Amino acid sequence: MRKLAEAVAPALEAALSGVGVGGEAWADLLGPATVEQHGDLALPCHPLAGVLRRSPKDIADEVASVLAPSLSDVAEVSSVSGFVNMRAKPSWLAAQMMGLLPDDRLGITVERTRTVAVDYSAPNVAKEMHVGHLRSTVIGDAIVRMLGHKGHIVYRENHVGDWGTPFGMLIEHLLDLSEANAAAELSVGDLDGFYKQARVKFNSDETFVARSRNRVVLLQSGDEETLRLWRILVDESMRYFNEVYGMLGVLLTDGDIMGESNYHHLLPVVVERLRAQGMLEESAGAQVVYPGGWVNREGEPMPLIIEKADGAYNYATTDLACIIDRVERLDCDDLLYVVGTPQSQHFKMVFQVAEQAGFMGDAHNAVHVNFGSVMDSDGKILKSREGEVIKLVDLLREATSRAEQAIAEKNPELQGTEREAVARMIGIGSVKYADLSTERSKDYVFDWDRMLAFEGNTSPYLQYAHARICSIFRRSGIERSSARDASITLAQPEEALLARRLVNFAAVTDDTLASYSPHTLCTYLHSLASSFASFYEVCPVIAAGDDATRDSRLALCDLTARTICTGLELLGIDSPERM
RNA sequence: GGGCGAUUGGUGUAGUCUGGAUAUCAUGCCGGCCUUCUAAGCCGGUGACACGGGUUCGAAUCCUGUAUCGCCCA
Repeated sequence: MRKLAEAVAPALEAALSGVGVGGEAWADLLGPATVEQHGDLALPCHPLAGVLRRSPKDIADEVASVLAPSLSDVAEVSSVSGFVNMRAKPSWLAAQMMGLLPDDRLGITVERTRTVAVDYSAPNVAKEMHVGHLRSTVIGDAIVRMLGHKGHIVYRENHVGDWGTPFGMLIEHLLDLSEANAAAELSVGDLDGFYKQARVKFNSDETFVARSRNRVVLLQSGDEETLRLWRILVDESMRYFNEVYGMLGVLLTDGDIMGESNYHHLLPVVVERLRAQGMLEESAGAQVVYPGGWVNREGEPMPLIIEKADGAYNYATTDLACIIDRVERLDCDDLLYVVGTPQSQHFKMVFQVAEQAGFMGDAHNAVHVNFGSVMDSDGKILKSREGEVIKLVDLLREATSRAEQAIAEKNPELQGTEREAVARMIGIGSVKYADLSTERSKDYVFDWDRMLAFEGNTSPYLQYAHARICSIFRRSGIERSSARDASITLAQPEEALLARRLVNFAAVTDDTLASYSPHTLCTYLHSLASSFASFYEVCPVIAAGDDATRDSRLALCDLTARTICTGLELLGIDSPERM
């Protein structure tokens, strides 16, 4: 309750200086009440007891008695076993609600603008997108939306795997299939089949291996015909990826593609600059950098390999080139990498080297926005190599068809194209929400049923709350916008609880962004929808009895719907008006 | 072998950074609620901080040890 904390701060400071606690010493103590029944905010006085040589209960009693009158318009103050508790008054909450009603941004302020590059999605050309890409894409997209909404300049960077040694093999396989056949296979989305066939030949056919090696050399040296063939692989793959992005409803476009090939020209620059810094060392023929602090299996210092003995560059080199590009060309303040946790050490080393080499300075902020691995039911990492490949398109189609089935059962009146559209919003939303709603750094077990469940803490629950509100307005015949100059009164506890949630939206959004943790917003939205559901049960809106109550409740409904809709939008999820 | 991270009701999960009161929410299970705004809902009940030490007035949270699991180490 940031808003309430701001409102009580002056009175609290005065009350505490009255008992001899000066300055900001108390600011760290003030926090949300851990037991909701006690209030919204609590100030534990136990740490003050030693300094003041009084019992915590004594201090709390006195502070509370001084505080109560000065906060009479804001909060009820009580003292319980050494805690000063403050509970927002319905009248204060009502005033906050009326402040939010005309505000299109629902209290969310625009920050001092930063420039941020968000590196996310990053599928590999001629390879199937899997659940790991789903996480990166969905989490990254939500972060991009939130940053944009806060007014920051955001560069979406889709670091597609479109370069490197496998492309010799892939291009040769493309020639074997004939260009037309290969393009057809890729464009229908059989990327894994294509890749596997190439891999099989590479593992069994020596002449194919030789051709592939030769082809890599041609590719690296910029041979035009080779580049043309490479371009087919990239284009057809991207056509397929765009189809998935379209289904998912993410912001990524062709303009956001910054594949590995885009940094190719910068790689020698990275080497030169590291050499100029005196950081480059030779180890077994390779050019490496020792960032320090890392040891390998044998206990020897672990390097970051910049250029291998055969002259090929490593991932680290490309990542360093990216940093240079994003800092110097895009002038970014923040560099976010929405990439799985297994890359954690890699990024630590790369960031370390980038700082040591002066590619970025204190003003730059590189963050590995990591996320956990997707495991199968045996607790093993879900891999496309072994066992079943879970294609994203299949996952999304299944989600949509399950949603459509649910609609058919629960709301048969919804038909035709509207039903299809709503099914997409619900199905895709539930997949995205499942990925966003748990703390991102944790591993999770892939489970169709859980992922596509429409009960509990899921996007359909939030969407349902929103749809119900839309339904109330449809039936009332009152325009949403005309509900916004109502006078709000919070007579029922359910109304006050709903308002308690609504007032927190802006603070929660800021918290969510501060830690790049979309699940914080999800948890909040669920609690909001849940408090709305309780309100809905006991507070009739249209049949409220009198006009003033009806208008007050309509206004609360409008605020709730806008908060859910905006919140879901920040997560990249649509809010249908009926479902 | 070294490093990083995880462990919360039957299941999933929030809280851990920044210690605070009776540990969040969901699901499951048990029991109630549809002639009034969408029952994809609501209300009640059930049930958990891996284990041992330490720091503290106070530990799920900090430190340390153990166990288990996952990941990383040209």
